[in-house]
Amino acid sequence: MAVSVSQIANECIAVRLRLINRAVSNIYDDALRPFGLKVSQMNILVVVSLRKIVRPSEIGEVLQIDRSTLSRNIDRMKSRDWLESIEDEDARAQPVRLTKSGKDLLKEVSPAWEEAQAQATELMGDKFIASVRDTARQVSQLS
Amino acid sequence: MAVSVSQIANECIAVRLRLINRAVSNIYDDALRPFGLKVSQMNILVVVSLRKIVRPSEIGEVLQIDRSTLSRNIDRMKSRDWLESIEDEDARAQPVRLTKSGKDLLKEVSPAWEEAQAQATELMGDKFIASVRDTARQVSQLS
DNA sequence: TACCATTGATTGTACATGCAACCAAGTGAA
DNA sequence: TTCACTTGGTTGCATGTACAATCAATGGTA
Repeated sequence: MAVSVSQIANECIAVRLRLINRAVSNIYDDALRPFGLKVSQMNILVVVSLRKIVRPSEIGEVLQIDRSTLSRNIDRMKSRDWLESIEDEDARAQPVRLTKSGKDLLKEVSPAWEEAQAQATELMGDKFIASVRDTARQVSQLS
Repeated sequence: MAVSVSQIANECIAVRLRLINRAVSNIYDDALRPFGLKVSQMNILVVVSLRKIVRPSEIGEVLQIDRSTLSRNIDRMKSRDWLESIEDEDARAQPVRLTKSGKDLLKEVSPAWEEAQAQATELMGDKFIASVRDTARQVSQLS
């Protein structure tokens, strides 16, 4: 016996997770807008900052982003002078690192991030936050 | 004293939530691909199915989607003959409902949805699922 | 009635996302 | 050494996402 449409409506995790994701991303995007930065790109800055020098495919694995998506996001960030590519022994690889501007930007946005984090926490509650943190650790190698 | 970059890396909710969201959306998109349907559009089908006749702006409120985003998504779904617009006393409004094809599609994809839901549950664990459900109820009027 | 603010939706623009197909570099085995 | 396979990345395409600006219909008020 297949599930009913109302069961999909009432139980679908994807609908709910995507809804929450949009709400939360909007909070961060609003806070970061004065800096010309979106949360999607801040995510990448943060990973590069943690790893110092990192290949796009590693970023993709950590953040669960497709290689092709990342390729173009990194392009945009390079043209904004937040990232730069460096040489690798393997000529196929195009590892990146933060530029000075990229490092400065991350520092500058810290207060705005903190404000967004506080808003998100208030919106969703500590329990959800903790749950997200646990699950992310389970799904990814991020921190 | 502003937060440090490593604090952003280690605590940012948005990074983690977006990461999980991508992983989960991919599970559902994979399952729905044979039907030419993506989870983003299934979300809309489900809301329309629940409300029978509904204005785009109501859908947007429930799912936290911008009106302009929805406008184009609905266009695509109308050209696939899953939705149709109907008249309203208020000539500005463009309420939609499911077509027969739309209703049939929702029924057809039920088993695929069920499979995706099971995979997502296994990936993330029951605790997270429950947490997502609670939080969604808090943020939206969906179900 | 005339005007203005509000509301529902669309359009221009830019960016994010992923699949399929591709290219180039490296690797391993016959 | 050669050739098939793998791996890192890019490109074509379609869709999803949101902000700003706009348009059209409505509603309230002078």
